[in-house]
Amino acid sequence: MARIKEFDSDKALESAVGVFREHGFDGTSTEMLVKAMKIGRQSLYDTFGDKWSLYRLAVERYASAETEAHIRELRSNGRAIDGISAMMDRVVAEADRACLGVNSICEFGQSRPDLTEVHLAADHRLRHAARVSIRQAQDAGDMDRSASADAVIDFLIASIAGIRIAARGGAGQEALQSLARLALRALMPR
Amino acid sequence: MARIKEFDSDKALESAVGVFREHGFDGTSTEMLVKAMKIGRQSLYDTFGDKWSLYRLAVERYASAETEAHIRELRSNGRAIDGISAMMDRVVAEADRACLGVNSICEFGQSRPDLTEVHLAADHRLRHAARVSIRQAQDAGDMDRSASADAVIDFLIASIAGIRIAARGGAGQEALQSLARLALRALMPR
DNA sequence: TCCTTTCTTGACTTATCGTTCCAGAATTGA
DNA sequence: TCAATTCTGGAACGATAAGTCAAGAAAGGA
Repeated sequence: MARIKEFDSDKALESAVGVFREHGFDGTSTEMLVKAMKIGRQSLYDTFGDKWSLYRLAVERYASAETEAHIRELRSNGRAIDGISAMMDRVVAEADRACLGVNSICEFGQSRPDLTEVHLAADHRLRHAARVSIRQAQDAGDMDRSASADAVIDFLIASIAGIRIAARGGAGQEALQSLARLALRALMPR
Repeated sequence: MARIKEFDSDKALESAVGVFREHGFDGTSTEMLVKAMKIGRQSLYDTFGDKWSLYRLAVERYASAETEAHIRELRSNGRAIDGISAMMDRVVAEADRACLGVNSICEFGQSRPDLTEVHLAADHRLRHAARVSIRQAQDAGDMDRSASADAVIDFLIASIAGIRIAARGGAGQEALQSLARLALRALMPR
């Protein structure tokens, strides 16, 4: 019938993620996107709609990949507590690049319902997986039982955000490792 | 000699802080600033220079006030640990409004040295005051000694950032209180 | 009172933004 | 080969941005 797409739309989206996570929505121009994604302006609009749609899609893609990575680490070890620790370690190791999730929440807060929806969906997936790990860790006696599983999840997510902000503010790997260690310390049995 | 300024430049700056902390630098137009600050466009440029200078000044003002507030709480109680707890409580109580410090770091990372300088100065002041409180709390047996004072400060600052991100993401007061409680738990002696 | 200075107001300039339009090249199926 | 489709690149559009200019109003000092 017709000509086939010449560019890999997945790779292009990945490149868009890279630009958005570093510069945010307002800080990113379509010119930057076209350059980074290596596609024509028209292809961008034809394939992804307008800038906001592309951004939302990028956040969705990023959140999805990030959630998967978290869950993978959670399940990487026999002992649940080791999985939780591994999740934090990965966050520390990859904290040199900005987090699109944190950036997006900072930039827009609750002002864009369609964006909030994206965040909530990813949050829900992570919560579900983490709750299992936390219960396991508690049952194994590796984690304190005085805080509810939900409170622990909230704390882990907030700690991850804190680590990422610290990294964006210039903290080095050792400092970030120390943050992760202290966060886990709050959850240890006593 | 000549006519005197009709507007209060301090109040105007305060209004600018209010706009910037909610919308960030790129998300704020000079039109929004002029409206919020209730001054003429020319007065804005005459008094504060360009938009970036105003932003830097706003961040400086905000960081300074915020640092003072933290220190005030730290010293509000006889027991150092209670001061630390009070500092976290205030953060939770005021988390409904966005933090210009966190937003600024999210938006620009380390890409603007003059901005980084502002952050570092405030960070330094807070660090100095917090170190004293932490040593006191440790000496009083109210805080674990296994982490260095600097590590504890890093952790407290990261926890504050985490709480603020959580709030911006939609978390309620109870959830934020739980975050603060868990963070302090990491520092308790065992 | 008048002069000097500086604030205020709003129109103006210039640049850049997101977005669309257009023409030509490329590629597939018939 | 032809027709249909869609990619590419650049030009163009309207809107909005930051920042400047110019004229008048207001206030203090002589």
